[in-house]
Amino acid sequence: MARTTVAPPPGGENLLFLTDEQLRKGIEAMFFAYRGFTADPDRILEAKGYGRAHHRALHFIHRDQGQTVTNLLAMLGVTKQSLNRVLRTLVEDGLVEARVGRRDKRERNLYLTPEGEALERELSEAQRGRMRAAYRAAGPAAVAGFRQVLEAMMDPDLRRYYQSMKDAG
Amino acid sequence: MARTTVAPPPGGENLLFLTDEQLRKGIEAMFFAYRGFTADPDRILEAKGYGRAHHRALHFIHRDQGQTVTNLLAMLGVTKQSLNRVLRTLVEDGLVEARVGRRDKRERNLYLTPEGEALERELSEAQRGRMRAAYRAAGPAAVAGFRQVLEAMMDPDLRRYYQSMKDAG
DNA sequence: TTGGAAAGTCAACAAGGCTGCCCTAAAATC
DNA sequence: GATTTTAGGGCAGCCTTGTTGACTTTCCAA
Repeated sequence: MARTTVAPPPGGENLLFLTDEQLRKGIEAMFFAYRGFTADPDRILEAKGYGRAHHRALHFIHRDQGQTVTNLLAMLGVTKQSLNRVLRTLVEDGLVEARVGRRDKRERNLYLTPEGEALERELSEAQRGRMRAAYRAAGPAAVAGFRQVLEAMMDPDLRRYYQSMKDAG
Repeated sequence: MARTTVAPPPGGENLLFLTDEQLRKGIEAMFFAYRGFTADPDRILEAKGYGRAHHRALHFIHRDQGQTVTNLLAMLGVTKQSLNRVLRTLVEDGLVEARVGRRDKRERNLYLTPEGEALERELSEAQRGRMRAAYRAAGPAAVAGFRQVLEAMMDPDLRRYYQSMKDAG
């Protein structure tokens, strides 16, 4: 873990992109980019009295309509109560519908109402707008690399979730 | 903003990487990757009773020793009180030293003590470890694309900060 | 049929954002 | 030299969103 501190790379390959300095740049890039990534939806959410947690819930319910609370928990990586509070306000406000499971009545299947769909779309469009601009500016090859690195950075469990959604399109 | 919903791209170029579906994948990739990105430092921090806010402060003080509180505020994008709370505990715990400015005595110049350097290094090494693994798995070309897209995603002000640090290396 | 596991709800607490107001000291400006 | 602006600290109090732990309801299997 401290092998890449000095410059000249071993072997015949160019490993300069693995220096600690390069890695620190990558860390800062992630930090600043994530701020930008969330900035636009945050503004919309604030105006409506919601937070990032609501956005995340809407996103994943939209992504996989009818899914259960437990499944959502696994994707979001938060505790039940954290999600529950957010979910309750969304249900109260008529953005999300929680139907009792048909087979297993312990389960709640989550759906977006038309109003929920509308807000999800608004948030998503704002976020996609920035993403699209970044993608366009960087070009398709850069985008492929971007996706590759992000994927490699995920925890294995999350990577599986991510990849399973990849094809569910 | 709703022009890329349908498949066939205009013009002669392949713009399939700009479909809403691709953009949504990118959004999810950011979300899951950021979780991985913070996971390792978070574990260390929790064991020591600190949070992500402390990590961010340590990182940027290390990055630019002797910088002022105001400068740090601009980088972190939080309010004075938010930062002050964090900074106070770090000073009390002997991780950060706040020296009165030489020229302008209103300013406080922030430095890491040896203990502060040690914790910063521990956190940074954990985070770099994951970053290094991801970089290695994806390869130098992907890393270049990764950095390009992230940079394009930042708010202009933050991008300037980011780029100014690029060379200060 | 009963006892454990799973799904979900709720209460209570903590971290870390935020605002607003007030204060000191120093610098800059008039 | 007096006034205004700037850098920073401190405090009260708010909100969101994380946490744990106790509690139903439901299901399933021994």
